[in-house]
Amino acid sequence: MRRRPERQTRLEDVAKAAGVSRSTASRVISGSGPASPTARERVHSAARLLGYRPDQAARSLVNGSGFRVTLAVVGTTAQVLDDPYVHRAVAAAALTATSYDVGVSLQWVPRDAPRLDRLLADRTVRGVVVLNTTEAALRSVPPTVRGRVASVGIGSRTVPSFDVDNGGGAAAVLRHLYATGRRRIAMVTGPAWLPCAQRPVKAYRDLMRAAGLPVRLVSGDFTAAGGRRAAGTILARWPEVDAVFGINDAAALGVLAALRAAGRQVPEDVAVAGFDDVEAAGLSDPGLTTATNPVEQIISSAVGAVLGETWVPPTTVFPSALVRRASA
Amino acid sequence: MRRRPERQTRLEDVAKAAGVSRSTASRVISGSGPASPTARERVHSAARLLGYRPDQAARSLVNGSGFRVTLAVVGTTAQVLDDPYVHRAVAAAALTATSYDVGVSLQWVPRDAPRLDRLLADRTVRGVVVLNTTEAALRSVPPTVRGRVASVGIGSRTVPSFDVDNGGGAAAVLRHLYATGRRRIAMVTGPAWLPCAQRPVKAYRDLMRAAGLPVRLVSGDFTAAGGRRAAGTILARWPEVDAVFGINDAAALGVLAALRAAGRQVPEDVAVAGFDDVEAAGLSDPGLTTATNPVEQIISSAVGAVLGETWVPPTTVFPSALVRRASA
DNA sequence: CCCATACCTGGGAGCGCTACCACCACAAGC
DNA sequence: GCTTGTGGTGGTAGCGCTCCCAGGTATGGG
Repeated sequence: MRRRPERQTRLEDVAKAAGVSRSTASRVISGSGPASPTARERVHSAARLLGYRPDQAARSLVNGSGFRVTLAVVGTTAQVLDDPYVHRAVAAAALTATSYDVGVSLQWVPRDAPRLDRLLADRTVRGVVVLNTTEAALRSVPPTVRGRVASVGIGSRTVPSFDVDNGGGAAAVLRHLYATGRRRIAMVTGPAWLPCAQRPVKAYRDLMRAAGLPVRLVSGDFTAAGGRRAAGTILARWPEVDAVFGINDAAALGVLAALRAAGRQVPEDVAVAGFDDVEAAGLSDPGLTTATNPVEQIISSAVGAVLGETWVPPTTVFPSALVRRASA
Repeated sequence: MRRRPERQTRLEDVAKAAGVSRSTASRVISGSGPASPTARERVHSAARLLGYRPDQAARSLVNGSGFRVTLAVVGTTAQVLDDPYVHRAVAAAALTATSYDVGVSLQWVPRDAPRLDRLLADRTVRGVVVLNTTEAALRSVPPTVRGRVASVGIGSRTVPSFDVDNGGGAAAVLRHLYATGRRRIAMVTGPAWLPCAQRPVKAYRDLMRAAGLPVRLVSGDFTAAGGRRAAGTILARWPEVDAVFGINDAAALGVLAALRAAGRQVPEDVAVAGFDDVEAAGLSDPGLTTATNPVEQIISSAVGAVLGETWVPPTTVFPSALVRRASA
């Protein structure tokens, strides 16, 4: 009488059915050692017959490393819920991981407690990709496990990092606004603590200074709701604006909606442009002028890097290209 | 000389530092047994001092159950990448899981190989929430583990299921179109194999029949791109159409963009309505009339159910309410 | 013919943790 | 006084898997 009649088939069952030892079965299943063709074949067919699935927990325990990568998204609740860019990143991570045959975990990390070391304590995760973090948080990662971490959205010297050239992309958008005659250009920023939100602001400041134009900055939070509020502030403070650059498409789409609600014509009265080229940017009316952000490529590079599957230079910056639509 | 000088602190280290046995330390840390106040205090402070983190792999191994829930998204690549509804579901799962102090895994499951049993073989996962699946796939789940599975988007009798009343919501939208004088109403459907995509279609057929109106169905795939294509088909086949109901907002927004591109005025010439009430529906011009889909509630109920934290009736249907905006 | 060099195999230990059980002290009851 | 508890404790046995190593059987050379 067995104590637990309904248990998962384990390696020992397979070995017994195949008439070999656990060791041999293990070698065949994990493909990590010699085994005769006959043994190989018998183990495989026994495993198939019994519907054997290796227990990942046990494997992780003995290997000291797991079969999952964690995508850690740092930010506020609203931003995680509402930014389409985050969505693309998450979806890209899921698809990339599936193609590498590993799992993905998603972890929301509140902005004020970026405990990255905690994520790595779990030996069932092989690597962590951090979205939107700070250099300080990355430095909290123990040096021994830095090879298992990659960051997206910050050019870090601490861990391999992958990012779009959002300074360059922002500059391209702003030059376009200037080239089409806009001179009273406002910008909606993102969370100030985020490096990837600082570079476009710097690009904006630099270009305004170079052109001898006044700076009109309003803070946002990467969300459409934030963009709406920012547009209200802009119209109140600088009713003369003839262009608004949103730090991301979500913000820009919020601005677009708010301007429309306020009776401004886009692009006739005010031009609007964003960044990221999310799908919604192509669906709005007018279509949103923006700059590309190859998230899928970025995420898949980062996942490949933490898995150690692909060699990567310590810092990779992907180019961003202007996408002209009707809004600017 | 230790063989691995840099290893994670384990329970034994904590026990030694606290001057108690592993057993006592384990009881204190996991809070699953008696321990004297002094022992409790000494173990806790030792753990804090040494930065102890329980190894989840080992815990899963011995407990036979893990600390994560998996959100399995069934669908095509395009749908996973582009449907904002999926994004909301994923984000909701991440936030809910964080609040229960468990992890979330994300698993993309190709439509043609819904191997749900495989997901459950991993004992590091405590439960699985399946998004958009079929009754057949759910029946492939072994009865012994059905308590660890919940489904979203299908009223299943096999496992606990959580869904919005999309039949009722669709009917509300369609009645609104009818009430505002529309009579030549077309509908863009979703993937036909999906139960949650069948109910709105049934609602549409029923209402059209009851009103003695002709049925105009075009198939889509839950994406904006699919909605665009469908709108093209509709205009070619039934140029007289005066309303289009998209099975979800993504499709409806695609329709909206395509109609605009074709020179039709919305809502003057053609009314457009969707379903889900995603954020983008409030940002489009005109705002998209739609019906609510409380994904966050649905997902958090489903996660609670697979964790066994909340008791739930076998099938829960959340109400859907009409949201009137300018498009219809 | 015997020994060397492969290749293959199975036993055993152990990854870090918790469940179980036996044990000890001490208190309360007859 | 002895028994019957009771709360606290530590040893031990695994969970399922992979590694290491000793031992085995075929094949080659001397």
